[in-house]
Amino acid sequence: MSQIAITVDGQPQSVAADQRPTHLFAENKEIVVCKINGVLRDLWTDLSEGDVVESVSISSPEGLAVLRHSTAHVMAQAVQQVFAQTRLGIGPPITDGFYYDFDPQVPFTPDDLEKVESAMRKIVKEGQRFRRRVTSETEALVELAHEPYKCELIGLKGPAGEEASVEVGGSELTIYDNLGRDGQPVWSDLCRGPHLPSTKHIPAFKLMRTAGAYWRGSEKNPMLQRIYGTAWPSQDELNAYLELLAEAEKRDHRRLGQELDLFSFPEEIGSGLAVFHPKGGIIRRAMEDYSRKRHEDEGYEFVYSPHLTKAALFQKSGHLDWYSEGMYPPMIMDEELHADGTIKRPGQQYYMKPMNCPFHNLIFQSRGRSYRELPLRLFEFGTVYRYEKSGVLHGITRARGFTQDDAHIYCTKDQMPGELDSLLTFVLNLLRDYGLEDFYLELSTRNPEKSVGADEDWEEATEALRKAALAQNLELVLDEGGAAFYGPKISVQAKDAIGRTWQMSTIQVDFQLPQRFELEYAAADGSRQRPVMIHRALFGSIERFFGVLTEHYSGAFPPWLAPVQAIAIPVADVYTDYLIDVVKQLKAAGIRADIDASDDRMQKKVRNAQMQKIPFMLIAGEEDMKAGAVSFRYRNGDQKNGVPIKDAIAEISQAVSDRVQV
RNA sequence: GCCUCCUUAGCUCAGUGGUAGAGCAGCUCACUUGUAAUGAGCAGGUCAUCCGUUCAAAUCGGAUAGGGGGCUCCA
Repeated sequence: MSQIAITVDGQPQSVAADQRPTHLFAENKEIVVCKINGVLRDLWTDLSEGDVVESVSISSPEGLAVLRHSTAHVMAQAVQQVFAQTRLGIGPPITDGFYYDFDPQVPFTPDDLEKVESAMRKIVKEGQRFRRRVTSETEALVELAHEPYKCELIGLKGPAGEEASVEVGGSELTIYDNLGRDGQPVWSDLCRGPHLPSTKHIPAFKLMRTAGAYWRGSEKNPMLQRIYGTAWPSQDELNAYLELLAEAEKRDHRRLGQELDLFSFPEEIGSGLAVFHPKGGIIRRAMEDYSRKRHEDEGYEFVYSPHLTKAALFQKSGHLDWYSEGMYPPMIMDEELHADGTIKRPGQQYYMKPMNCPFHNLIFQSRGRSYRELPLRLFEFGTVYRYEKSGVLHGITRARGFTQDDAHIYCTKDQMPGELDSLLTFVLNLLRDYGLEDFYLELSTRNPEKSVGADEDWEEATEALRKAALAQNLELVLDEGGAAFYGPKISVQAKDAIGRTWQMSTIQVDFQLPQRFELEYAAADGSRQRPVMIHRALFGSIERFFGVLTEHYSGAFPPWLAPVQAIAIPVADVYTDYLIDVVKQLKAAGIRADIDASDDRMQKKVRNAQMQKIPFMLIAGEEDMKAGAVSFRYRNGDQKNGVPIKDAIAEISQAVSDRVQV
């Protein structure tokens, strides 16, 4: 047997020519795939002289993707075993798992998932080898004649891997065969690979749910049935993932909104339209009050605008042309009809506002503006209504009526970079005050085919945004071509307590509206100039931010936001009067305090307060009363006994004014 | 909007063709115990709504409304 010289994980080696990576890494079961000359390949790939081979562990991002992709294959094989007439769509790995789209004869039921899962376990146990086979377009079309969706993909495989996906793309068309114990193919799928060496390298997986999904992601296409699954390098990691999902469910703002009596969606009002209950109202007002104060300090001026407007305003802004399907339909007022039903006098159309900017532009325009007034920063808690498609509504984070903390900044071109820079700093600091700490930024740039405005304006604004972003020393992700047609934007992405990312604030430069509204100011030389307009929202929507904070804190709001900051619990009835007096003192100090004077046992009251996630419990019995003190129980179960009333008030007040979490 | 699942007491849920059940919450009474559930009793539902099938419907079928999970969308 001849020898070839190769490099394995940086070490030069001479190996027999029939050796494959699977042999090189045979001792390490963690190695499930490899890179040959920088390209991710199967461990069964033939090696040639001079190849540089790098091992890829199942726990690396690339290894995980291969694991999940291979598990998707196993699922597809199992589905076709259980439901023979099912046609295949696509099945890529995704974050934390995979999916595969199918066109079954009848949609899957939860029972079906169990059947598929047990068929999968058999396949995994059998240890079927994944074998890569190069084919041609013609051959593949014959072989896969019974898989119409696969044939469509083959047809889409343009030159040089255009439309590349996990199925097709790259220079070759390949099919992966799953080989049974006897080495004969038992199942095949059009696929680019690579894959695990065999199905027994799948340590832990679970099918999660079924869902509908449009073929190739377009609502014009037929809807397929998608099965989502997850796969992990070990059972422990799978369990940890399932626990994370359970934790996320526990902190779901819709559930907590109910449990903590914060808000609800009465059916009588309509989908996506929330009412805030007193406790939710306290949180919301605390959020708003603080935001107001900070905006005031930052030089914003507060304005108000109506919820309704005549159609002309949104015609002028262009919203009726582009977004009318996202708006509530018009109300027609003062129309007069003839007896035969024909129109005698046409009525006026009024719309609920889906955004506030046109109103702010009218305020800008209400009189002549001088450069001395700029930057002019107009702020409003503006409630808007958008007719979101029924399927997208999600609690309070995606609703049909919501309130934006909306501001528009009108400034000169020269002022724009400085304004963007200070704005971004302001935004991030304010988010930090609300308890979010972990951010990255996303810069959305121009899509040349869908945009208006001069190239140099875009260039200038994009650079100003980029500079402002870089100055924050945060990770900056480029969203190429992701800008709205009217200008580039930066969005702030925040990670919550369990690592989920939420898009929070946006800062957007607009070249379109100042033009459509013909906004002008008088410059120092007396000429008339068009201002630059910056849209920005910190919370995006107050309701949405409320929902995000609820999930971030899991309902255990920091004292400054908590609806009830302290609750007094007497050990027995006879100490109630003493605590009523303590609560009076707390209230006098501006603390939202209450007493639980019900018939319940003290232990029950502690439990209730704990479930309401009240930050401070103040307990008093004989000892405390004699000493003029109270005993703290904190949310984490810790206690501090015999605290003089004055000290207790000071401690709570301090926690509130510092806006710390406890 | 599309696919799919769901809707029973204030909340969480049992109940798959023979005219409704539990726990918690609520109310009443008794009890008063130092850090996560005291006990007893009472009350509470035209089984989301409407239409149909059936001798008989919470249960089967359809429509509507609301909700969950996805897809598409998010100015």
